[in-house]
Amino acid sequence: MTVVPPGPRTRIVAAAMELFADKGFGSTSIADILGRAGVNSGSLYHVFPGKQDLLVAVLEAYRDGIGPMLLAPAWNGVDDPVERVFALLGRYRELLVASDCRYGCPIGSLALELHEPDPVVRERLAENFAAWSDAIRNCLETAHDRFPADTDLAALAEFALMVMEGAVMQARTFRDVARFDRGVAQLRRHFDSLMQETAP
Amino acid sequence: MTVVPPGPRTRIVAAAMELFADKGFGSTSIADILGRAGVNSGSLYHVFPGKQDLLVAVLEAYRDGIGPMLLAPAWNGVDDPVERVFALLGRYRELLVASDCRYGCPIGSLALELHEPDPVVRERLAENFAAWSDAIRNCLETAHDRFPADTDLAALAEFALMVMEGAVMQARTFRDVARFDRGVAQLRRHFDSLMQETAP
DNA sequence: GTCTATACCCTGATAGAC
DNA sequence: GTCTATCAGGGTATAGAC
Repeated sequence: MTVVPPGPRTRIVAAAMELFADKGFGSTSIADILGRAGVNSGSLYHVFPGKQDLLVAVLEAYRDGIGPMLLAPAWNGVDDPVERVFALLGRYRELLVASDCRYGCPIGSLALELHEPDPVVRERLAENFAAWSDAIRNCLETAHDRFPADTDLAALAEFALMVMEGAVMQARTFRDVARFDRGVAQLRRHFDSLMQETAP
Repeated sequence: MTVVPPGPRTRIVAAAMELFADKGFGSTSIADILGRAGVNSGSLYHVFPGKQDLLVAVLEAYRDGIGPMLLAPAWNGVDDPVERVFALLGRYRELLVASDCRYGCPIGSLALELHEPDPVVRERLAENFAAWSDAIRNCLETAHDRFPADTDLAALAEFALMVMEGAVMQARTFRDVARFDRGVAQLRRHFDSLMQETAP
């Protein structure tokens, strides 16, 4: 296990992740990124041909970080697969609370900010969403016997993602976590009613 | 009933509505708006002090148009209040299909694009969401006897909005209406399971 | 690979005649 | 109220020495 000091590329991507999440892609200037990364223009353009290539690298970093950076902490100590769904939503609640309801899902925000994304960018956005809902689908399949046999577990996982994104958007716009909580409560009720049908 | 040719202000707001929806706020330049509205810089700045004031006007136009421009056509010929919820979602489906899944809710897109909105802007965004979910809540209250007495109909209306926004985001990112349809199907199931509890 | 300096363009906004 | 011309600033990206 060797620890090396992060090279310029790593620092640039890390800075861009933070800034794109905080201000969005269009409102983040290259100068902002250079400043935060402590790097000069020449180094950045040596590694990335242009700003969009940096965006692609950021989206790949998010995608690859979903497991270790998002799911692992959210699921620490939570074994029940269905509870893991709501533990993940609970993580977003924490992020909302910690930010006074200014938090926005970085991927969701980029997905709506970029109206005509390059195919490469759109593909990376989709990969992020797919990784998220696939992880939830895996949970649901582990608990498949609690749902009616004909339940579309992939669709249910996608639904959880939709509700999360919609709930974060609403909580953020109204600066009110209660909106998020009410959305999650509806989702919980939906899950319960599905599982009810196979209760012993 | 008098019809007057639209003045500059009207043309400017109309042009800005279209462009903000198509490209977003940040990616729309004043020059874009002037070009589409057929107006010169002097006229625009005579009416609006700055770009953000124009954004506020656009958000107010959307808010005031929700009834006549969105709900009225969606609900034409649909009398059942619960079906009206899904008729409205059906309208978004049409917009997705007509745009090859490039459609995005203009308000949702702005809500996520603008990371640190001025309080006035945030308030107008919230008013738009509130007008949407209030209209749905009214439908649900008209049909309140089909739901268990303790059902939080306002929360259910907010939930419909969250699902719509999440479903449009996903359908758009994956360029696939089927994602939208699966989300709506889950919502329908949720409604059905709630109404089941009070079936005769 | 990294530095500084800068080219070149487009942005929002203004000035002042009409 | 509307026109044209323009300002000042910041944007991405590049050039070329080191």
